[in-house]
Amino acid sequence: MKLKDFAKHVGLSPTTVSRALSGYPEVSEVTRARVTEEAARLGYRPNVNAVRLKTGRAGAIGVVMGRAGEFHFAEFMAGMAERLVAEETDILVIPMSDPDQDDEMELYRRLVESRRVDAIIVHSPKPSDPRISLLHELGMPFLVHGRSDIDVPHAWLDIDNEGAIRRATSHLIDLGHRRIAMINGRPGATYAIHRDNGFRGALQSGGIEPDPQLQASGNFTDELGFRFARSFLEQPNPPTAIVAGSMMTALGVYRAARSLGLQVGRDVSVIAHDDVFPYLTADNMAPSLSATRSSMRAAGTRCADLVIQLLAGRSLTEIHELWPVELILRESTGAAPSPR
Amino acid sequence: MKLKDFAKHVGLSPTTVSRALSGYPEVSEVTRARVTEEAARLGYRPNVNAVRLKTGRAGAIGVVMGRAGEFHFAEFMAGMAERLVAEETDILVIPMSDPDQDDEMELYRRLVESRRVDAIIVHSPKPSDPRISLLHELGMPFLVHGRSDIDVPHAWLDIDNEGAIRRATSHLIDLGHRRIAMINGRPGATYAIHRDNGFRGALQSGGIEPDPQLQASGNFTDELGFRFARSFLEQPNPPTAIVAGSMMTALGVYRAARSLGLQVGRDVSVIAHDDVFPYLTADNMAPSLSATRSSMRAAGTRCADLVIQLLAGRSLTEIHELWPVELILRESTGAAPSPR
DNA sequence: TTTAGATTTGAAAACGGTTTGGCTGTTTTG
DNA sequence: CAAAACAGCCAAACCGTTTTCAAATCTAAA
Repeated sequence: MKLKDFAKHVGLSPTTVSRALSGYPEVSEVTRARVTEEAARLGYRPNVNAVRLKTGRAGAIGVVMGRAGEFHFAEFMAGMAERLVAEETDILVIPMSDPDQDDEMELYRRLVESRRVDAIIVHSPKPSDPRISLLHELGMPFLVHGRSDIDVPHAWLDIDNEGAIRRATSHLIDLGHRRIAMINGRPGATYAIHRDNGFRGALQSGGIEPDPQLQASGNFTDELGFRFARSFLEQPNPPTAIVAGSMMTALGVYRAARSLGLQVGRDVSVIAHDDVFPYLTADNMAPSLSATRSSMRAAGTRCADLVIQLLAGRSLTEIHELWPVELILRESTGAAPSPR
Repeated sequence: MKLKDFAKHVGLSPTTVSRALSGYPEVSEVTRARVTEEAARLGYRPNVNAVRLKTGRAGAIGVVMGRAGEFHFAEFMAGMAERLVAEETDILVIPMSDPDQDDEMELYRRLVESRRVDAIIVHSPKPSDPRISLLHELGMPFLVHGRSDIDVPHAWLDIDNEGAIRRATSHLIDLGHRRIAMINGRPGATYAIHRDNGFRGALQSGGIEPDPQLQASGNFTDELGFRFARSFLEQPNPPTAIVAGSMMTALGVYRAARSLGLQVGRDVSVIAHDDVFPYLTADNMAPSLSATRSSMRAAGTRCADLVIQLLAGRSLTEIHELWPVELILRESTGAAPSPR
């Protein structure tokens, strides 16, 4: 059923029908009611491709999916979905073919030129991220999930990584820990830098000299959590506390501790960042894991919301949100063991 | 830059340009070469919405994302993306608003009517899944990831869940285990039934009476893995082996065993199904986890491939793939402890 | 040298909507 | 009471392609 046929059915012109359904004011309420009702009854739905062609709107917002198969990704998207289900907006997942830099720029460029999306969400930006300048140049609306120092106006939402890790580290110091290790995310991304700042800041406040031997970074995997924690704990002067970047990392850290006969929460304290997953919760780990917590899903929902506002014309420069992060203390943190 | 302008630039009619770029045979190779080259140079790309309107193709395949925030989902999509990046095809993620049944049907119906996707991938079907009959009725091409007994012709790809669990269970029986527990996925889905069949089949072959007290099912979370394993192991006559449905479940099972002072691989054997995640590997668990293994990512890639073939006109009835599942033995399985 | 046949090309008609501008009546205003 | 403002509706142009049908050109056969 197309507009023309449907219009004939209700005895109106296509113009009026279109306006009635799109909520334009030039049509009387009684007519609008009749039209919407008939549309539902006869099952008329405007052809989405025609609408998109005519209006120039794509009806979708794009998310570029990295190669790494991040487990965070699904949660973020689930969150976005929660908000977008109400809107007539889809989520378009764009696969990243190559980790190559030039190639990634080319991907974004093609995505913009193809006009398949109305906006793009950029994840894990770097302090000066070329994607941001590119999108700005190309005039494509976008929202950055994370932060960047780049000198280009842009909307963003981020969590307070620095504050979170600072508080976590400070708390460990308060518990008497002096040798504290940190497993960060892949170097380069702003969030990793912020976390590093928080870590170093707390150490400095506590009068502790940071030890490069106690810092490592890499993908958020169980594997790396284990390897790094092992290497820390096997040093001559091992740390008594470890700050881990993710739940998966924490799993590896726990495993490393166990493998060395150390008890988490007594021999070695652990705090990790928890993005809140339905399938793996900090509270359920043994011992339960102290964590800095911020819901990835909620971030997805809010990002979707902000993108919608952005597209509705809200000013770029107003859209900056910095979320606080909770620190939840559980059993994995305890007083530093007295040196033997 | 639109077609008209571009055509003027190359000194040809829009018709010829369109044909040249779409690979039609009626245009001479020398012209085609010139056109493609110029298109690249001037950066001309057909407006995707116009193409879609005209051709009726949506250029996207849809995946409905459940509420549960499955961690498998991201891997599957990453796999799809790997294949689809070459095609001019997007992945459209459709959020499921409500776990309500009627509502889900309505969602599919609207999705089809909106013509936003050329095909749909249906996950975790039930033996008689109403989504399948609906899509068939509506004439929307679709591929089922999983299996269904429904009497409607449809393309599918599935892994041999029954065989996998049968082998896993048989192996445990060969090791001398007689009390074997099983943690299955959410009841209802065909895969859960198949796994159950494999489990019961193996027990029967081994002359073992299945004990309802040793069977449980639910979402694949660490939490449930723990709870179920605890309840099994605390029974008066506890199992000496547990078959777990997923990696997350296995994490919970390990935790339960540890919490009871049992050593996995000696006091209690564990086999789980591993969908192969980059961030959590069976080999790295402690002790390393014996697993039935099948790559979710590979399944995603292949499903995308099959959908493309389906859309290219390959017959429904030819597209049935049943993938074998590896059984990889590691340290978490050992001979049944001799009764004390 | 025609002529039929095969290649290439182009003009114009879709595809299914939205939106501009104009056209009626009807109500308000000076 | 005439002029102006307004409400409600419609015809037609347009969005940027693909594709049908016809025409032009070239090649090979008669």
